[in-house]
Amino acid sequence: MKQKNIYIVDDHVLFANALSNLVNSFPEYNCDRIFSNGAELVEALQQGEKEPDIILLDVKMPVMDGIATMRWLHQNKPDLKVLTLSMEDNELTIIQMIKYGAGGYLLKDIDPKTLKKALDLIDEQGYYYTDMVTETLMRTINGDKKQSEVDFKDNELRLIELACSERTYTEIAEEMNLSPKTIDGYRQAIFQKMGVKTRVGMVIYAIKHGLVQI
Amino acid sequence: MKQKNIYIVDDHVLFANALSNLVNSFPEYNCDRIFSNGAELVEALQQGEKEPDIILLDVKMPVMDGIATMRWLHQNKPDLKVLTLSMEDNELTIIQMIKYGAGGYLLKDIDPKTLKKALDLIDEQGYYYTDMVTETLMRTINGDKKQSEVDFKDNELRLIELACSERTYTEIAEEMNLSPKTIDGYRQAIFQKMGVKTRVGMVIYAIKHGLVQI
DNA sequence: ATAAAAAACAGGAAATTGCCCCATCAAAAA
DNA sequence: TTTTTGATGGGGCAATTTCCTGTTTTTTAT
Repeated sequence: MKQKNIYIVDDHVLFANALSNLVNSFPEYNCDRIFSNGAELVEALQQGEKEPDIILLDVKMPVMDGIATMRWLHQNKPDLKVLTLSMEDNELTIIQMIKYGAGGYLLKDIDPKTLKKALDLIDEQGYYYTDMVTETLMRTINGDKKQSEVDFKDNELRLIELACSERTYTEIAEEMNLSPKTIDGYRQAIFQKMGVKTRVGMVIYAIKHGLVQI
Repeated sequence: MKQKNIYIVDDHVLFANALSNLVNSFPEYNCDRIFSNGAELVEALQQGEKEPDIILLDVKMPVMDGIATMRWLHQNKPDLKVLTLSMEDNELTIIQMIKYGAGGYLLKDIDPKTLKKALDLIDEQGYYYTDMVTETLMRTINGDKKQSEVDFKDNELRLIELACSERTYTEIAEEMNLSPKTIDGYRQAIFQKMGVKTRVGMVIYAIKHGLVQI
């Protein structure tokens, strides 16, 4: 029997390691590597490292969060199977993740049996949608939800996340290795898309729409 | 060699199980039982069940959360050694937990080695305080005596609420029929109490602590 | 290879925020 | 009564944010 390789992407080292142990306790699966954020995963894949059979991707992470990572994977490695893991059942996040090709969206409070089942099904058929996810999708399709049709670019999302802190824009620019003036340009674009006039407005919009987790 | 028994209290089944696996991977420790909230633990202890050597207690749980559980343990089983686990380094939570006799406060993103070390030290000397905890305690002591009870005055709460919007402070002053300078005074007091440096910091603190609904 | 589009960057200026130290006045405490 | 405290308001100033106007560089498409 050939084992399936699993990558875990999660900034909570303890959880990631523990999850890795759990995965390895299933004889059919083997957790190869743990990444503490999306950027590390992306870098590894770009270096041409061996690709896993399934990725377990945390939604909330620093540096490059789950949504940004999922978007990158969708564009660059559309065939990779990904199970996203989250603490909360944030409707917008679910929709975005599925839209970007995630094969499933699990809450972190599922039990090991369900995880096993999800791994099995995603391996076989490429997806495993819980009732929660299908319900959300149904509601969305039936149009009763005000899906924010705005979508932000990776850099914009990154700025939004960093702006939800006490950093100044100059500090954010340093962190993103860009000129403060570029950041200012992103900021204006974001304000425009969100329809806000101040940084506080941006922060509240971001939190309301699940663009950042606090 | 006699193994030390560990109880885990966490509502995230996946995390709890994974953590349990991790603990069991240390030869010196053995995780006996997992409880999904504080109430279950309390009930078990009241029934006279065997007491563990160390409890790993999650802070954020439904039914009976970590703080409530810690308080009960402090009153009823003061000798039990407890390590609290949390996602965030919330200053107030840290203080309360330590006040109620928690032997340590770990973020969930620590690595397994640190967990092992924490277990060892808490077993030996009854406590393991990270730099984060000691720093917080220092700040609290050096700050002022009633720091543990951060309560905001009505006017401050009103300002906090109005500040969670795109209003300028001048507009807020008009809305509250006060001078902008008075508002500025409130703002400084709020910053002090919250330990923040910017309005964005205030907004995020307010949302995190449920001071405003968004 | 070249034109078009985008991303990155800049100068300048007004508005807002954040941070000092200080004044007044009334109520409470000593 | 005297002192202290707290709420209110002020002047001034530096840092930051916000909003314009652009130019240069890189990517993309034809």
